[in-house]
Amino acid sequence: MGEKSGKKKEFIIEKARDVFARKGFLTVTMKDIVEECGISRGGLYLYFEDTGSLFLEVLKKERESDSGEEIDKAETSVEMLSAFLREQKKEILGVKDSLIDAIYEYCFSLTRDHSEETEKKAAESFLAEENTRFHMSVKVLHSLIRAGIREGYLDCEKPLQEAYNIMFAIEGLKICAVSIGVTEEEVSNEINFLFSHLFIREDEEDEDDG
Amino acid sequence: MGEKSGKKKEFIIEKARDVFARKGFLTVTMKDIVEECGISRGGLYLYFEDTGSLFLEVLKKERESDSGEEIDKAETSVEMLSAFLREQKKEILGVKDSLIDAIYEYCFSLTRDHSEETEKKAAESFLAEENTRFHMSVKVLHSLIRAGIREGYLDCEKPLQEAYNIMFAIEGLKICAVSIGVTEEEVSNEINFLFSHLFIREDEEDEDDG
Amino acid sequence: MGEKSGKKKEFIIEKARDVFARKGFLTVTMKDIVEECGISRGGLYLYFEDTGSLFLEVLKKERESDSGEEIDKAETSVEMLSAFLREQKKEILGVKDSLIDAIYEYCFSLTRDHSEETEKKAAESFLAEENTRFHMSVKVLHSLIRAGIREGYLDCEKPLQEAYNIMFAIEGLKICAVSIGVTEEEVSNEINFLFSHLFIREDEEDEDDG
Amino acid sequence: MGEKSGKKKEFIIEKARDVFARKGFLTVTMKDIVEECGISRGGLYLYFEDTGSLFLEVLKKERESDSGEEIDKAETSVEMLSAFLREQKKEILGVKDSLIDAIYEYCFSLTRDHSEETEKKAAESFLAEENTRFHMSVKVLHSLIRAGIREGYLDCEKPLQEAYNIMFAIEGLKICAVSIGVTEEEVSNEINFLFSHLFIREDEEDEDDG
DNA sequence: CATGAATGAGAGTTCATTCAT
DNA sequence: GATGAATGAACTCTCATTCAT
Repeated sequence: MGEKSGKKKEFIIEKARDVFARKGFLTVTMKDIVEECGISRGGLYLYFEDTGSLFLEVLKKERESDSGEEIDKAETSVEMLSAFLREQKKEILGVKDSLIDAIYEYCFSLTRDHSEETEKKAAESFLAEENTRFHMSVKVLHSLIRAGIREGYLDCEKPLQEAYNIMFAIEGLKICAVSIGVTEEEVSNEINFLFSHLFIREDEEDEDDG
Repeated sequence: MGEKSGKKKEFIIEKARDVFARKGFLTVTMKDIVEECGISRGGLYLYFEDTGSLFLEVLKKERESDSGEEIDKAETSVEMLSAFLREQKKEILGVKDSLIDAIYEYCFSLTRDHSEETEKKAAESFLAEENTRFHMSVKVLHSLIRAGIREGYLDCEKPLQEAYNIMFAIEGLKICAVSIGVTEEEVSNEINFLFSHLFIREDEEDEDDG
Repeated sequence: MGEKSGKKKEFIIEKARDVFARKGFLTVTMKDIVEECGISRGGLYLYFEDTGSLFLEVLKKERESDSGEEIDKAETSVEMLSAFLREQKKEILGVKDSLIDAIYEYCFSLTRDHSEETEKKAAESFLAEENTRFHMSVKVLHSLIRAGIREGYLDCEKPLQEAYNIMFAIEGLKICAVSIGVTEEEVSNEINFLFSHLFIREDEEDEDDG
Repeated sequence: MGEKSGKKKEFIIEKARDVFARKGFLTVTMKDIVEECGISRGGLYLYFEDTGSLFLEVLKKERESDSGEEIDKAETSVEMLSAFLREQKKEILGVKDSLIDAIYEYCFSLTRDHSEETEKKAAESFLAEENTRFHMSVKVLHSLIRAGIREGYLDCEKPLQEAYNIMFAIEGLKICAVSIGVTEEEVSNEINFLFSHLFIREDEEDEDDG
């Protein structure tokens, strides 16, 4: 596999991203990629053996560029929490051009038939990684909440469970966004709820919530 | 289209359910169904023109049999709430043999290329229905929570937002269950959290949460 | 083959005629007929074993009803000639709803692969019949022309050849009508030419013909 | 679409010609072509998307090679006329291995169901072209006849109508040749008749014509 | 490296034909 | 007679994958 001309490989990865964003994962064919890239059929095989391995690289690159800059700029734990949620909200609302559904489809494909042992291993490893990513986020959230509590801004009894709840709710928003659809208002309300929830009772506003 | 022998149609729907549960939606072929049913190639077309229409009927049947019996047995609003959450938990934990991922894949397929206008209409209508189902659940939860408050068992400031949160979290649990995986403990904890959350503060226990 | 309920057979033949008029012969399927008739698939086979045998009966019936009434009414040979040509003209102009192209397609199909000896015989016999029909027309025309000459109305040196020419030209008009198309004017001019041609020289007009 | 290796494309066109000559147009399948060519199933689609587009190219090539050489060699208009008719005669008699019936079937197919607008356009355009070819021939014949008259060899009152008559008769001969069949004698007689017809009366012989 | 022609497996789909009822 | 469900053959078309250049 030509590690030499990384240029072309990068090019393919970029183009492929658009295809995956448009078509998801399962229905994307090597032909789709070839056509999007304007390269030869055989040429693609010099770099990627199938859509699965290509998708992995697309995802890797995607995540490298998702730097979470805003969060880095935050200074207090509450600001970081807020930045994290804002970023998630942005992601959820910008779901149309994202790889979210492609990722789900890829996950689904991994949990199914694997003729070869190698494939099975790769599948397990990817899912384990994704699982870790999720739990890392929970962990970070947990830390932030506890820090917020320590600093006197937040107040909650089960910070870990709150962290989990935030992550599950975000996952829920995402999957809704790419399936049945969510309105911007619904996203805002939920994100705000998740956030405001953590504050000490005296902060509570008397909003009309039905 | 043989509308008469509902027997065979039912048979196909049942067999097809297994295929969809096993392979999701996008990669299922008419041939898969034919082989699962042990019928002839052309025979299937007597009943269903494509996997999409077959899937819709599978789903319809699936939901008819999901009667929500437990909820019906509940007497107080809190019991109903509890029953609802228990049912969701059961569903999430039994995700392996469910149609959940197939449904997601079907939704994804609908949000993409539709050559014909008819298809587009059908797609929109299905997604609208699913959306309605979601919001109906929110509405029911909202009512239950308010009833619980009125009856003095529950206490929460934003019942509607709580209802939304429960639904998003459940969706999150589901998608996690079929993608990166969740442990039974994680599901239990989250479901319990969603429930206990609604109770009046004095009930709060001093659990160790991290 | 049920010769009993001739009623139903007639019904099928009538409906089938429309199908052949619309689709020609080669692309018509037994299914097309079944659908046009609104009868059962198996039912059709009780009366006709394939589209070929059905077409033969359609054609037979069609020709029985084409009685050539006008010609019968004519008294002199010249009137009969004129009536014959008028009828042909009408047929050529009304080609859209006719079986003409179906007949050609049927002829073509007969001149090709016949797996069974029986088929081959049937094919030869049909073509021989059609051939006879053509030559009968030539013969009749020939007689009329000679009669016209005898009666002093017409004048031509090679009446048989004229008769052939008329028939070939008519066939040419027909095939043009169903393939590349002909205007009403072209048909009129040609038919008139074929007719006026036969008259004695003194009758000739000084039309502008380019 | 491999536009490069015109070699293979030519090869396919040549082989396909034989298939169309043998089977006509309507019943020819892509599979027939594939088998005749001895290439792979998918291979054919690299060059032609369906039998229609392939047939168009077969026809194009066929007509390019029909150079009308004899006519070019002729010096006087009467010689050209004679050469034209001889060529037509040859064509009519050699009808077994020709594309004539395939062309008719193709025309028929064009005058029927077109699901897509593009197809409809293509159909209209082809038929218009064929129509033009016919009228071009009429025009050429008309010119030749007038020239023959001017030069004193021919004598006829309606040269345009004579030209039309020749063309319709030739079309008639052709369609008869591929359907009910014509004998060589019938063709000779008709062609001679069409030709001799145009000569001045004094030339007329006292042939026995019935 | 890169190309793209070529292959062949496989899915979709349609119908002629049969046969139990 | 009549039905229409069922079968299976045949065709269309698409792609993953290879390989000679």
